[in-house]
Amino acid sequence: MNIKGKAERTKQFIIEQSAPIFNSKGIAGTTIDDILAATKMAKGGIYGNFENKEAISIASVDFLFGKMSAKAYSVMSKEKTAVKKLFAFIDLRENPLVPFIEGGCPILNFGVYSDNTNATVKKKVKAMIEASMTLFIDILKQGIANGELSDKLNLEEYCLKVLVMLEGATLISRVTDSVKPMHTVIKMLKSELKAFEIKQT
Amino acid sequence: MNIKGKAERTKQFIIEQSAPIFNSKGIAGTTIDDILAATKMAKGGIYGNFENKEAISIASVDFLFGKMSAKAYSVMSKEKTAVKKLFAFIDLRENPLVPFIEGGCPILNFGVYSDNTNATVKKKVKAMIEASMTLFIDILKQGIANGELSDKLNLEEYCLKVLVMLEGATLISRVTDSVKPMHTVIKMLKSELKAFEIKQT
DNA sequence: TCAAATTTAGACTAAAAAGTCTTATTTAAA
DNA sequence: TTTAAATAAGACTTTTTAGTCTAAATTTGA
Repeated sequence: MNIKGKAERTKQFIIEQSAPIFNSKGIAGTTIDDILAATKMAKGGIYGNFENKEAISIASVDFLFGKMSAKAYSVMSKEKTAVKKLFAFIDLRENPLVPFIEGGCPILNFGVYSDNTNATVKKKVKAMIEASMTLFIDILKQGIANGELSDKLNLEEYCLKVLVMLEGATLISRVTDSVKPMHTVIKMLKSELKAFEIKQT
Repeated sequence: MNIKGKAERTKQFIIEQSAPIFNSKGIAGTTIDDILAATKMAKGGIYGNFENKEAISIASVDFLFGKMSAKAYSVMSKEKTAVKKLFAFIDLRENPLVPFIEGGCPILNFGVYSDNTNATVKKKVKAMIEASMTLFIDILKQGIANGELSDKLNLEEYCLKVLVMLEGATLISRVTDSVKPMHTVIKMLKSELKAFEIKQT
């Protein structure tokens, strides 16, 4: 009857409920009982749809990165200039204490959770990092090409700076329970890029 | 006979062996069996010295932060100028793939491991972050006071930048298995501070 | 050196977590 | 609707992990 079939929808439901738990508590720290509680399902329902806990964790990571990308794409495509697009992305991280994704940035979380322990997830984090860098660089390249930004800007270095500062500030803000580090970092990142903006006549 | 007594030495030994495991695999991901294997001791030896796993994890966190501080102090006190002191600290992070502490920076690791799940450890990470910031600021203040650095330098902002960029670059370098992000970040941090150096006559 | 006190080994128990399986229920195609 | 196939419930089993306890070994002060 339905376009997707019950199984597909249940699977998606389990992932949506599990992903924030894995993101918050880590893969080792999340139990099947946590997932049962969140989904209000029984063991049979979970294991009928996933082979084991690992499979749920992997699907959850994919789901979270997909959600992140979709949101980034959504806010950026609303803007017209390269600078505004990048700032829209940065502003998504504005409050790490009330994150867009429950548990906070999955790059930071799963980057740490997976390092030394989980090659599969680590690869996915790596791919997400590389995709983000490429996205930033392409946007700023466009900005330089159309005369919005000075070609004096070191693209790769600035984009790396954006990434490392946002992740670092997310960590510091979360641990210290204060939005101030993130706000300061965002201010610095924005003013640095603005210095390369070319006044339109 | 010995200055410290057997129990104290054994306790220290257990901590030294356990700390890198907690740092690498996380608190939830580390088992008592991991600790037995690392120490080659039996249950009785462990539980005779620690009440439970949590106590070992807390002692391990203290140990790692102590080790970090001691190393930082050691390399910094060898230098005479403020800039050289800060650069000596930064250089400790030069290769995140072969870290000074097995498992990598405990601020990053335990910051993520403890967030949402472990208030005790989170507090310790917070204290470590605040101590690092204070240390950086005091050193650069000194540099400004003795005419080594321009008072145009925004101390708090630059020191926050050092912290967030080192943590962010540690994450990115580890996940992507490349020292390049860290090297680029260190280059940027150093050149930024050098711009505020006052040429000595 | 020797005896009391401390410390450790390791078998054992307890608890928590993962995963299985049968039965019941729900779904969806005819 | 009806019914075969798909899905889910939940009791049960297995495995993993944490923690206890007693006897043996080691340490340490006199």
